Amino acid sequence: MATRAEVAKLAGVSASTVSYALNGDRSIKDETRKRVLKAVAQLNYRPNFAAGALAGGKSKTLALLSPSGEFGIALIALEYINGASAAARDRGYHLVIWPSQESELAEIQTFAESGMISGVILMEIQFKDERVNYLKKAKVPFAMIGRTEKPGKDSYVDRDFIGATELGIDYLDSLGHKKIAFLTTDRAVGVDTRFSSALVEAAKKKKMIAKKIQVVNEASSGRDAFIEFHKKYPDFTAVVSLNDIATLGFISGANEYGVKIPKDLSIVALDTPQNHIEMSWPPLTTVNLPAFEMGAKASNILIDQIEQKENKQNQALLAGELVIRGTTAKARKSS
Amino acid sequence: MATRAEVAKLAGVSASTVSYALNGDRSIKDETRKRVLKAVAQLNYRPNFAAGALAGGKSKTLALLSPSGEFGIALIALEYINGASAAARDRGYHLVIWPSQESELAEIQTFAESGMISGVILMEIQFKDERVNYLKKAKVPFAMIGRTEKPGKDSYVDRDFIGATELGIDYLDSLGHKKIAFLTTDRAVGVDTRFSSALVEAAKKKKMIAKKIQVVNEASSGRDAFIEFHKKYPDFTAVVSLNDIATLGFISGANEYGVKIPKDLSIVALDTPQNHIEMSWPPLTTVNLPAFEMGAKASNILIDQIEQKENKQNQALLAGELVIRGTTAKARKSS
DNA sequence: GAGTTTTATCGACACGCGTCGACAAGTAGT
DNA sequence: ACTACTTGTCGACGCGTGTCGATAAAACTC
Repeated sequence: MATRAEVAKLAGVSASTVSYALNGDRSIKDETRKRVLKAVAQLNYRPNFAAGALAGGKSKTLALLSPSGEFGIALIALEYINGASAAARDRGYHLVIWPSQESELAEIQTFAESGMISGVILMEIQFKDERVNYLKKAKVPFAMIGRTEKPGKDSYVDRDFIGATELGIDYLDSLGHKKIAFLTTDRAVGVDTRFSSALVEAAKKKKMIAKKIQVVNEASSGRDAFIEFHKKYPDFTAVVSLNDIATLGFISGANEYGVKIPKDLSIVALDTPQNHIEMSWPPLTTVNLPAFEMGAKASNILIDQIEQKENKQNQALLAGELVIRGTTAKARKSS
Repeated sequence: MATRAEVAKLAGVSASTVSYALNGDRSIKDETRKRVLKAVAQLNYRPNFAAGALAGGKSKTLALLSPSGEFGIALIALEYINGASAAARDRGYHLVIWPSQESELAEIQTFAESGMISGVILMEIQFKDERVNYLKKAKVPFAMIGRTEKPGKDSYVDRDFIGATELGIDYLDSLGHKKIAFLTTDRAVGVDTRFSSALVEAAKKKKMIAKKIQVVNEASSGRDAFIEFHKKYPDFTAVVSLNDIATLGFISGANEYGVKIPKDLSIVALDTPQNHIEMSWPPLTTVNLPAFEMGAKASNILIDQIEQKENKQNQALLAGELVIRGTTAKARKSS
């Protein structure tokens, strides 16, 4: 591997000039820079990662804490990871995956101090999240995918719940649906409630009746939800689902009971990763979750922060887009 | 962060002695080592990652090439990643995720040479895989999850296709199923054919009739497959699926046509990640794919190789276990 | 045109660790 | 008692980079 010294020799400059030409911290004559860049290309030079980290204290490595918690890893995590990783790479950073138990939190600080980690991306944020407090105290730069109850000035990327639900609700409204149910996990006070209450709000604006059906994150629960729905709300014409796994169970239930989708019943899923969409038949109409973009944005926000670009926006909400597929149609005439 | 020098001072020895005490490359008096370890604990010392990599050329970092190819990322990848990452960490390594296009292959060598990467884990291996040739030529240590047509002495972890299919087939046999169909993607000559032919073999042993139904990796294709199955093989009593996504579509199709599972038709899925199992109703009987373990094993094999433990086994096949859930029952009497 | 600031470059050093050679003290062989 | 080897420890150096201070040249200022 070529080193800085070799590049310097080939370009006919000193080693430090090469550094400055590449990192741009001091003014360099344009012609000199070009010579350096040419030499870099010729030798296929790439700064040694370890040396850079050692000398500058900048490891250019981000850690993504991948929670291996009680619910297993959410599928969606993969899209976040890929987005975050791709964006990091575009900016010359690496992303390491860190399956983390909370008990190992202290380790993060140690690693950050040892120069291994420049910053951390957090997923599956809780309303009150210890990890966030810890990272702030430890002064480790971080960005969240999701957000705490009161994120303040902390960096985050999250779903624009209001925007997303409105996309779904407005579309159903335009199809003539006036009575809908929605599936939500909504366990206690938590992130899910943001989604639920945004939905209630959006429905109210359109003067819809919106009833909540509680589910957990399992197909069987979705099936139970269908049975409940079928019994309690026979005249309802549409369902909005806020949980991807339950959606699939719900559809199974409908199939089983001979309820035709979308003729008898329309379904819009609001929180469905790309991979799940192809898993149901008919294909789901969704307000898609731009997970890849969210991951990418999280990386970028974090890197901005690490590099002290403080003027930049460090919070972002993404709504996603309505994608009309096979589970929605005009509301049937109410009998 | 504490440095080696501070540890040395506290323990009353020289810096190099600390090194040797920790890495064990030279003999150290037992009492001295204990003093050093005590000082390490007291200061919460952790060797600086960058310095170690720079000095010794050992980065203790593995890269996992995550193919962002035409089919998108397979869900299963996430379980591999988590397994690989956890195992790597247990051995003091890190795992970085590398969304890779083939065009960027050359980059890998550069990174490996620049000391950033000690080894590479490859997924989604093709029968003829350019990446493998490249890595061999570049002398970058690597391990595969999956394997090429002729892996030779290359390191890999793969599914034990024969074992896995036999688990499924033998179970169906024990339930009295004698005529079965199987769903496979089996596109041209490739990894899928290993699975297919293992299945044909296993069925032959049990004197079953086994008919192949071609699918692609989509729910809709699974639904089409059901329709084909229903028409062509009305007297068949069981289906083995080798493709997870298609399985779900197949079940939707059965629901739609009023075919009851498992009463009328048994289904065993052989290639189903944990997360998908909960997505169907009834829950799938599977020969589960031990993806986490496979990822972990891949890391361990790779690290053994990097650390030159050449005596160790560097190839492994894992069959998984039969998990009986809700989609299998005794064969119905053939009419 | 003398003084002052800016621009462009260089040399030197530090970052924290792995590892080689040196060396003192101990052990074994004869 | 002399050599030959082993054990345990130390000092010194180098890995390749970022960055500070110095310096020479160029560009302004009045």
